[in-house]
Amino acid sequence: MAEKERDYNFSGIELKWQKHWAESNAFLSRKDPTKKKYYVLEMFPYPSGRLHMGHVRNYTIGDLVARFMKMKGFNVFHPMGWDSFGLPAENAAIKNNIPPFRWTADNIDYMKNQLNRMGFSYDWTREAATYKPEYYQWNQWMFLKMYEKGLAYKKKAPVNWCETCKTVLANEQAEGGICWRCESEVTQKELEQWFFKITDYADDLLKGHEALAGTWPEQVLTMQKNWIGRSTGLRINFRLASGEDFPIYTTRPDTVYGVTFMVIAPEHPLLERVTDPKVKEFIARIRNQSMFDRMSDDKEKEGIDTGLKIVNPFNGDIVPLYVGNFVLMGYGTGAIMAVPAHDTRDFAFAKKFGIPVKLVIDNPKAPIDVNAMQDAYVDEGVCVNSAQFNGLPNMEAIEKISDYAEQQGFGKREVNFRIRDWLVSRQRYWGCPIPMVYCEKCGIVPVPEKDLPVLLPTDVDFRGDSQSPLIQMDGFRDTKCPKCGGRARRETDTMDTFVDSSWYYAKFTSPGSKDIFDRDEVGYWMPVDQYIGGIEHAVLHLLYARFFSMVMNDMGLLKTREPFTSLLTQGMVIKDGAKMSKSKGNVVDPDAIIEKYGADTVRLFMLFTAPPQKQLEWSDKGVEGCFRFIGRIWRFVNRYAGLYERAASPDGMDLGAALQKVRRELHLTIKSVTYDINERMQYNTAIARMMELVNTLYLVDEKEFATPEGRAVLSEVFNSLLPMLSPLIPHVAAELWEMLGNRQQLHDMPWPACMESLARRDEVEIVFQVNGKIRAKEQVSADITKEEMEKMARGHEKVKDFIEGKSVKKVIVVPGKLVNIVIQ
RNA sequence: GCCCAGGUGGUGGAAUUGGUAGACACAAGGGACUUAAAAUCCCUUGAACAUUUUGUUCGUGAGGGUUCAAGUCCCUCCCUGGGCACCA
Repeated sequence: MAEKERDYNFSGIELKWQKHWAESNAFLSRKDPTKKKYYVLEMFPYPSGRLHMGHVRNYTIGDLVARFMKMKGFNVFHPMGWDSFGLPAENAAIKNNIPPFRWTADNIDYMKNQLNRMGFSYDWTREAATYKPEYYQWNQWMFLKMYEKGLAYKKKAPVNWCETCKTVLANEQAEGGICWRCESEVTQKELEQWFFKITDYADDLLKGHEALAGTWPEQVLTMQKNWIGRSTGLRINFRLASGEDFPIYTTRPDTVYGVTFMVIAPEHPLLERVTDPKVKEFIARIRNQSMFDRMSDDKEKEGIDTGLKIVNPFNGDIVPLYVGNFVLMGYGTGAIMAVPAHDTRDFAFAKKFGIPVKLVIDNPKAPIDVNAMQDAYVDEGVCVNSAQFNGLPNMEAIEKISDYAEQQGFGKREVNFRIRDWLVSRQRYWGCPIPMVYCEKCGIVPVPEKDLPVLLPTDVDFRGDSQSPLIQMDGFRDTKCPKCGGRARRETDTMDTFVDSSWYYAKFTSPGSKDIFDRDEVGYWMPVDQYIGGIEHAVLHLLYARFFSMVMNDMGLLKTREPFTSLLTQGMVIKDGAKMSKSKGNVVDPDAIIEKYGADTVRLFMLFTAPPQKQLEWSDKGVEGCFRFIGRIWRFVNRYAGLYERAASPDGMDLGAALQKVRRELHLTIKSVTYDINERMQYNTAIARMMELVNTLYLVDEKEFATPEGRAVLSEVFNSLLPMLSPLIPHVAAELWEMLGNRQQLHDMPWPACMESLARRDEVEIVFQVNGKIRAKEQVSADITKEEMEKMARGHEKVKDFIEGKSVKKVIVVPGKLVNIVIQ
């Protein structure tokens, strides 16, 4: 039996199996309508140069799911690719004088090696990279289709401009006036830009949440819901003194009789007719403020009286019109009615400018004195000073007043959304060219489908300024009009890289297809069953991807509306309490750890140290602990390899107590590991259970395993434990499996089944309580009756000490758990 | 300010429906092996008090409550993390 143990040479083992898997096409997936498919996808990386620990964690979780589901009998699809357009490539090009194309391709090579070195089970035949023409031509194709449908359009609008990135940004990418990429403040610029009409899908995006409830983290759904920001209200036509319409939008029509002033956005076209120099100066100043300054919290509301008067159609009140820095041109009509008595912001503004306050909703329990008001009354109440609506509860008045306005013809119910159309133009080079042409005669002309792709030139010179080099490239920019053949100019803006990642999950099914997708492939594999990635994309990528999926569904390209059935958002990897970053100097390089401990140890650490949704604190000692556990498995299997008989089964054998216990522990382990991985996605406890099993195995006397019964139990242990370890630490598990003489590939083995009859303890420990306090414990047979339990408890010496001479009020018996005797 | 998640040993974290709090691991201490060390294997390890074993009391952010029984349910408060916050 005791051959000389081999050392655990992890790097040799890992490289051997990685090579083996690649050469045997082990993870190639083929569609098979007779099998149930399972599509696991992790958010594909930007090829920035090297993997970081966040990637490693994300992809380790994904690989565990993929390998596990495969063993559970699903036809698993697990692809990977590259989100390979974007600004860092350009910045690197400027800094180091490397063409973005070269830089990107080199990074992909390097990172692909890193992924393979981790042993991830990707089907590399489905690899797609967004910077390649065979990928981005379909971006352009989609752009044309969306243009045809009016979902892509160009308009002049105030947009977010990031001076550091030298480009415009979508609202989602400039939240709070801060650039998502470089965190500098964005400014507003009036520019003509391309947009996708995501607002057409605002209601769909919101309704789709119903289907995702339960399988997507609630937090993500809430964030999206807030971002979409649906509200219902009333559009009311106020009038200028001249009689012209002056429409506003409000969600509080019940307060319309309390309007004492109006406020208009500084960008509002009506202001062009204002001549007062003081007002003009104010408007100019506010327009130059960054959005960050304008919207910042502590900033006081600024405003100025335009001198214009507005008439309230409900009661004929004439009120002043102010310009205010807090009114947004992009929402509603760019103007609001202000009711200081019932809106905190309006109240503060009115106090600042000495505008009267008019009470129209009173508190029935404690009538309000307008002159004594310290703040707006925003709670529910009853209408006052509101003509025929007096006495109505204000919630009711919302409907009645809306009805009245609609009947009178000066109001209309309206639904408004906070979400804006998605600004997709970028004034950058390293992205997908927008397939549009500007003709002197014909205006905007789309590039005909047959002329796609519009190739992005790769021979670029960055020695100029930081502007996109495309603007200077005559060969790219100058073209002929597809319509009239006359002189024309290409669009030199490129697409937001979030366009690329909005449909890649579907493209993975058929990266080389003649059409955008191979119908059979995409129809079979989509949607993604399990998507895994960071929560930072909640209102960016995850919203855009849902939008694209819906558009593609409407176009008949996808059969389902939602792209990701289930979503897991993994927590960050941190060190010393902070996110790993170069500036903090707390980065741990995956390569170094793999070299020291091997990929299996890194994988195990990523899964064991914290549940996937939580953040994970890096710990060198923790890594060593995982390495030690693998060593324990390695030594145990090596020690007893000679006793292994593949087909041996302890079924029907008469096992002694020790072996019986091992077998029971094994089946209990299978049961909870399966539950933890399959149902709970709590991998740390699954690993803990296997550690317990290994601890139990170490305590068994060698002589026990040397018997025929022992050999059978041991073989059953190996036949179950190694498959269970395979999705976690696939290399060492495969090596041990092979060492035992098995010919079948471990990753192709079925997931072990738990024998329910064995996964049950025949002895349990019960506790005896007196007044809820534990006084004694006892081992009893698992099928003990309630009556026997009570009898034992009453008869137990320690219990007797406590109940002696007291009257027993009540006895609670929980079968198999406890007896609680309640005494006076 | 509003919404959500969380607060458990020296540390990361367990505890599936209210039923033995602290699984598993790290750290620490002890032992075996060794000339010695490393590695490995085994044991101890929430706190306090007492003790020969046994034991008693306290203990899941704080304070109340429900219950035979609360980390788990309810109320109030404190703290941490995340999201939203002029959207009319």
